[in-house]
Parts: sequence; C-alpha cells; structure tokens
Amino acid sequence: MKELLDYFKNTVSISPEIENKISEIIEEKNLVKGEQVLTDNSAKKEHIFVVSGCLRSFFKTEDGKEHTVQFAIKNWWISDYITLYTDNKSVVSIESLTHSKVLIINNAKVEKFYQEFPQFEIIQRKNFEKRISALQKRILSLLALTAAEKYNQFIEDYTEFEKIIPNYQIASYLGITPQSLSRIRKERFKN
Amino acid sequence: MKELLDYFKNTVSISPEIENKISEIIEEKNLVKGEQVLTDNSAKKEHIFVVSGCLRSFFKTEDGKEHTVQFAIKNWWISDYITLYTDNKSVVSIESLTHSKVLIINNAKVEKFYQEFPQFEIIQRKNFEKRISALQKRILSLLALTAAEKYNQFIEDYTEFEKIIPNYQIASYLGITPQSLSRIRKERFKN
DNA sequence: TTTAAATATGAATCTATGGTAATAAATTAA
DNA sequence: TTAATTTATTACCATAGATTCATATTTAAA
Repeated sequence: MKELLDYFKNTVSISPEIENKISEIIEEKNLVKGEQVLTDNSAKKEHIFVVSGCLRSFFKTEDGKEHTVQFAIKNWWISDYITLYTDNKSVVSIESLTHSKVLIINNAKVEKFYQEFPQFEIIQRKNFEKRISALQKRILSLLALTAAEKYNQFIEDYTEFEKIIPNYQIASYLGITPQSLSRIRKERFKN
Repeated sequence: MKELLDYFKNTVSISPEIENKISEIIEEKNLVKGEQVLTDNSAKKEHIFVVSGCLRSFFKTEDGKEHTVQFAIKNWWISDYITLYTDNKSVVSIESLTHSKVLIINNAKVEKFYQEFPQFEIIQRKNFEKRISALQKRILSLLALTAAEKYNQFIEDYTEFEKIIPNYQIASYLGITPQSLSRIRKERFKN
C-alpha cells in the first residue's frame, strides 16, 4: 500500500484524504510461486502493481506454446492492456514467478478515481508515456534484431530479472525456443 | 485544425477559449509524397496528427534494412514515442506515403497545455489507452504468428491501408522480405 | 507515347531457428 | 539423503524465411 503511494508521490503530491480514498479501491494480495492473478478468458479488467517478487504476463497459442508478453518486479505495473482497454476477448494470463506481493485495482474503480481526483490523470499519463515507449522499444527489437541480439539487449535492459527468470521463459519472451537460447548462451559465454 | 478539435470533442467538451489555445500550439503542414516530417537523430519531440493522407514511421538498421513501426491515416496519431518520452537517441523517421495534411505539436507545448487545461489529460489518457492496447496486440502478433498469419491479420485490421501501401512496406511492417510476402500472396490468392 | 525508375514476382540456394529426442543438471519433494 | 520433477543442454534433421539474382510489371517522368 505504502509502496504505491510512494510511487505516486514521485509524480504528484497526495493529500491524506486522497491517500485514504486510494486505499479503499485497492486489494492487497500475496501470491505463492506459480499462482495466477489473472487467467485468460476471465475478462477481468484489473491493474496489477508489484510490491515485491516477480510476475509475468503470457498467452498460449492453439499449438500449446507459451509466449511471454512482459515481466515485472517491484514498482512495475503489469496488466493485460487488451482486456483493459478494448472489447476484445482476453488471451493473456498473469502469474507469479516467486513469492510476490501485489496490489490489484479494478479498472471500474480506477475510472471513478480519475473523476474524483484529477491529479491521478497526471500520474497515469506519465505512467503510460513510459509504457508506450517501452512497448515501442520492444517492437523495434522484435522487428530488427536477431535472436542473439535480442538476448544481449534483454541482459542489458533487465539485469535484475536475469537471475530470477528461468531461461525457457526468457526464450518465450524473446520469441525463440529454449534450445535456441541455449545455443546462443553457449556461444556468448564460451570465451 | 477543425479535424483535431472534432477528434477531441469525441472525448470531452471544449470551450471556445480552449479551442483558441489549442490552435496556437499547433503547426499545420502539407506534405508531398515521400516527404519526411521527422528524421532520425533529429531528436525533435513532436506529436503528429494525421488530417488526411497516409504516413508511416520506420527505422533503418546498420545493414541498411528498413523496418516499419506504424502506419497512420486520418485521425491517427503517429510519433516516435522513444524520442518523445525517453532520453534515448532517436532512430525513427516519419514519412508521407501520399499527399498528406498533418498537424504537428511540439511536446514542450503539450506539456504546458496539460497544466493549463487539465481536461486535456483525459483526452490524452484515453488516447494512450488505445495506443497501449494496439502496441500490445502488435507484440502478440510478432511473437506468435507466422508470416502468413501476420499478413492475414494485417489485411483484416488495416483494410483501408491495404490499397495505399506498397507491398514492400507491408513486408517491412510484418518483419519479412518482399519476396516472402509475394510467396504468401501467391498462395493466398491462388484459389 | 517512350524511357526510366520503382515495385512485384519468381526460382534456386542458404541459413537461422524450430522440432524431436536423448541426456545432463538443477530443483523440489519425500 | 534419495527419488521425482523440472529445467537446461546437446545433437541431428527439418523447415520457414532470407539471400541472391533474374525477370516481369507497374508507375512516374521526359
């Protein structure tokens, strides 16, 4: 709870009154390793804020393959933005990779919150600006980089994640098979 | 000009006073086919709103290959979100694919505008919600779909674009070569 | 029009990555 | 600790898509 307020306070100042209001719309939840917060087809419009631990969002294709959309640690948001902001059916699930603590906020409540506390618009807009540039960066990588280059960039950008996340999930984030990643790692660390 | 105001009015009501203020920060520009609005390494923090015509954002890699990030037509925004919202150096250029009319808004002016007219935060937040879900959708496609599947989805989602955009640019949007796209089209239209 | 340039298609290799399967290493559970 | 399960690596073959190069076709320019 405090963690989210601190996060907000990086952007705007928050009155005690608002603090209370925020607390009211938030559900705090502890997750064990492997536990899912959001399941595909649930169509739950929820924002998830990571207090501690590590989560990932992913989806499965008909052939049974899993594809990782995003990882998130402390102070990151993770959600299924397609479910949140379109009427399309949800395909994304979110699961905990470690013991984690998250804050869950229903989007309907967030919508009300925008109205009551316009300052929240500012917080969210800046949050979105970061997210949009991160998503664009991801698209550039997926379009232009080879598997090895994508892995190098992942290591650079997500140093903190590297130790927590199993390689087969890193592979599914990069859009390659665990076998390919293994080959790339062998090459990379052989010197 | 009017077009942007109409676009805004879909979300919030706008007073004549605000209308004038908006006009002040906007530069209207006519583009001929092939003309660039934004060049890589220019580091210009600009939002571009398409009034008419069609534009695309793209970047080049060292090997000289072009990769298309986005296409945009009437009432779409197109920008380089990495330049806009991070300190990273810009790699993206934006060019006109047809005779086009655009509105160009400098981000510093937009920042001021947020302060003077908080309602603009709402407009922008909703704009961002759409953009984020679109970007996420693109990432899902790039991760999970084969070249042929990506092309099918492109045709479905961007019917209006299909006739305007040359195939070699569609290929660069899908992350494949024009030769591959040609093979896919042959297969697709052979019945 | 005719010519030149840009775009699209085609076919023949080549290559990075995928698929399958077997083994090894590392976690987790008993 | 040992056994069971999950994750990582390796090898070998298959394949989607890239590359290269040649040739149509379309579009723009003179």
